Parts: sequence; C-alpha cells; structure tokens
Amino acid sequence: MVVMRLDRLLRVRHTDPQISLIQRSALTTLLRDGAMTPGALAHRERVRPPSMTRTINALVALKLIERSPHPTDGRQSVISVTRAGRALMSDEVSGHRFWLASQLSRLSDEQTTLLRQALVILGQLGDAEIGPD
Amino acid sequence: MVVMRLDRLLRVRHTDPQISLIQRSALTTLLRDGAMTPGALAHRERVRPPSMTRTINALVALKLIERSPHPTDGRQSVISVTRAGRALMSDEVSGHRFWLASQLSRLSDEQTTLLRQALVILGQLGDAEIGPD
DNA sequence: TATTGTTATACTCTATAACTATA
DNA sequence: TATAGTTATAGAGTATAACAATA
Repeated sequence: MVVMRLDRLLRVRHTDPQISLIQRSALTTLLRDGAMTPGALAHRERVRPPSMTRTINALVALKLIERSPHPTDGRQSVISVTRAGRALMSDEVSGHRFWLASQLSRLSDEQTTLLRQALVILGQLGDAEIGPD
Repeated sequence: MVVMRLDRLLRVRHTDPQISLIQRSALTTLLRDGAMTPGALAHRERVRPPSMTRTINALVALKLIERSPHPTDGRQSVISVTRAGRALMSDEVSGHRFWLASQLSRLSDEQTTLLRQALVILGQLGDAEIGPD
C-alpha cells in the first residue's frame, strides 16, 4: 500500500513535464547499463515489448535516445542515449529540481542511510525473478 | 525508479483478482482508520473525488463496503466496511496468499526489520503534506 | 454563494493478439 | 518454424470540467 501511494504521489508531484516518469526510468536504465535492444530494455523495466515500443518512440521523437541497427541481427536494433538525453538527465540530477529532493532533504542522515539500504533490498526483491541480466 | 518498478511488479503479481490493488488499499484504510466520507477517503488515498467514486462504486457492487447517510449533512455519506469486506481482508492477511509474502519470506530478519523502519519513513514522507487527518 | 459528490469525457500506461521481417 | 519488434485494440486508473444537491 505504501509503495502504491508513493507511486501516485511521485506521478502527481512530478512537476517537470518534459518527460514522463516512465521515460525517465528507461533513460536512467540506459545510462546506467548502457545501450541495449528494445527487448532487453523492456525486460529490465518489467514491461511488455509493446509498452516499451511506445516509450521508445516518444523518447526518439524527443531526440533523447536513438535507434541503431543491430550489428549481427537484422530484426533487432540497439537503443542508445543521445547527447541531448545525457544533458537532460545531468541537468535534472545536478539541479535537484524535484519535489522528491526537497522531501528527502527533510530527513536526518540516519533516515537517509536507512532508506538507502532499504532501496537496495527492494531493488533486489524486484530483480529476484529476472536475474542479473 | 525503484518505487515505480515495485508498483508495476505488485500490479502484475497481484494474483488474487477478486479485487484490485486500489480497492484493497481503500479497504485497508477504511479498516485502519474507520468509516469516513468519500471525500475524506479520497484525501487519504491521494486521489481526486471522481477517482474515489469509481473505486467506491466497485466495492459497493461487491458488497464489501456500504454507503450510509451522513448524520448531519445531507450532501455527504459515510462509507463503512461490511462484514463480507472484513472477512475478505482477514482471509487475505491470515492466508498469506500473495506473491509478496513469499518474496518477503526470503529476507533475513535484519532485512525485514530494516524494511519495516523504512516503510515508516516512506509513509511519513507521503503523509507530510496531508497532515495526520 | 460555497461545498460535497457524481457524471461525462479524455489522457496515460499497460496488456494481449495479430502482423511483419529476419534467423 | 522460431524470434524480435511493431501495430491494433482494449482495459484499468487517474484527471479536469460540468452538473446536481445541500449547507
């Protein structure tokens, strides 16, 4: 229940409408783990390929990511973050332009540390059925 | 990002289709905080009144909650959980019938304790702008 | 005139099924 | 024949705007 309400809160408080939170999530994964195919990205993001196709199309239209042909398999393509995409994410992170940042700044160091550890556990829970790939 | 992916995961792994997770959340709030008006419930759940109207209608149709006239204000109504609603939630909790329970059982005691503390902090974060009411 | 709640409508994100192209 | 990806379509959940009833 807490997770669901936080999710709704994040969507509502997401005051930078340049890109949606889903798009941001995909972009973050691409930056963290490097270029990958649409299928791999869908897998990482825990959505089905058609859902990822829509997100990819939106980000391509914004020129934040780009499709390149796969070197060996003509069916696949490789998605990578453009210079503009990196700039956008860099701006957002460095500028602390989000409601979330101000909320987190209210916490004590102990609480921040605890949350950091909890996120690791929760992330692993989410990854459990997927594997490190 | 972790919160969003957990939210998607919970929706996908929600294997008991008797009621949706949103309906479950509303029911949990009503059980925890007692009967209240639709407006108050929408406020607690961080959704707008029209969204809550839909959830309430679904739960009323399932006879899990019921509307009663407000004692002093004819515009409002009071939503309370029915006997069937209590029974459903009781069954679900005691039966540990969810994917989530099995996932959590994989964790060590230390991890469980840490998560429990983290949920308190996250819950307060979510409540910060709303107040104890 | 203000407030509570509902109805009407539209948007976002997700999914399954069907289709195209390549392996 | 199987796989990767896209397109078509539908469902769930949320929002804003407009409306009805009551304070």
